[in-house]
Amino acid sequence: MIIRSDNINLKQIAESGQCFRMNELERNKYSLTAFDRYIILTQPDDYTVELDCTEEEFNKIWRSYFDLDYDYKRIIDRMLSGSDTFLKNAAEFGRGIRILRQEPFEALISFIISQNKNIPAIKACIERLCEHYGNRMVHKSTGTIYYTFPKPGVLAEAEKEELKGLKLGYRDEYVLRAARAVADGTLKLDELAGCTHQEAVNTLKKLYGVGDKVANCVSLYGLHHIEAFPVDIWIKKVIDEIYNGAFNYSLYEEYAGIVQQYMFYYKRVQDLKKADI
DNA sequence: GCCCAGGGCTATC
DNA sequence: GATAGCCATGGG
Repeated sequence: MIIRSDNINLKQIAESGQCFRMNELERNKYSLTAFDRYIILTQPDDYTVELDCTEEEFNKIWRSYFDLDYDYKRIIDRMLSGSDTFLKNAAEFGRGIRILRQEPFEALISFIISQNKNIPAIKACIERLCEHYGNRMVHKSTGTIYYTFPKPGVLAEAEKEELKGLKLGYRDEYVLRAARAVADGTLKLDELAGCTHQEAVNTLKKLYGVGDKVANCVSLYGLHHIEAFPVDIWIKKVIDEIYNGAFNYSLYEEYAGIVQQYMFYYKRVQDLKKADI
C-alpha cells in the first residue's frame, strides 16, 4: 500500500516523542507496533510512504492512525503566513509530522511512564511492559517476534512485585491504579473521546499520578483532541527562551496540539544537535 | 559521579 | 495558589 502526501515523514513522526513503539530498522525504514499489529514502513522519497499491508488493512487501521484525512498543509501555511518567526521555522522544519491516533489505553499508560524520563528510557520501559504483559506474536512476512501492548484487564491483575521488576520506578503504582480504573469501568476512555478536551483532562487528572501534562498528552495522542497543549520540559524551555515566559496559543486554539508538536520537535532536535557538537 | 529527562505528590508557606 | 523537596531509574 502506497501513501502520497506533502506532509508525512517517518523519521520526524518517529522522533517527535508522541509514540514510543516506532523504531528505525535502517535508513528510511521503520517498524511500528500498534493495534496488536506490527507493520513495516518505508519512505523512498519526501512524498511517498509504503506500508506492507493490504488496502483493506490500510483503510481499516492505518489511514486513521496516521490521520491521513486531515490537511496539515493548511495548518503549516497558516503558521508560515503569520509573523511569529519561531513558529514559521518550526512548522517548516517539522512539516512531515502528523498527530497519530493512538489507542487511548496505550497512550494513558505510556505517558504515565514517560514522566521524568527521557525518550529512550521510556521506550525501554514500555517494551519490557509489553514483553511481560502483552501477547507474543509473529510477523508473518519477516518472522519477527513482537509483543502487543497489554490489555487493561491483564495489567490490572499484575503482581506488584513482578511489576517492580520492570523498573518503572515510582510510576509502577500509577500504572497499576490506572489499569485497574480502566479494567473495572471506573474510567471509560472511549467516552472521553466524545467529550470535550477540557472534560477529558479533568476526568483523567482524577487518576493518581496523572497531572496536567500527562492528561494533555493522553487527550492529544490518545483521544485526538487536537486543541490539547501539553507543556513538558522542552515546551517550557521554548516558552521561557523564545517567548519570555508567556506563550499565547489562543491564536491557534482549535489545533494548539499540532502547533505544540512542531515546537517540541524543532526545539528538541536543535538542542540535541547543539549538545552533540 | 554528575546532571537531566515529554512530572506529580505532598508538605509548607 | 505557589513553591521546594522528594520520588526511581537510566541516558548522556
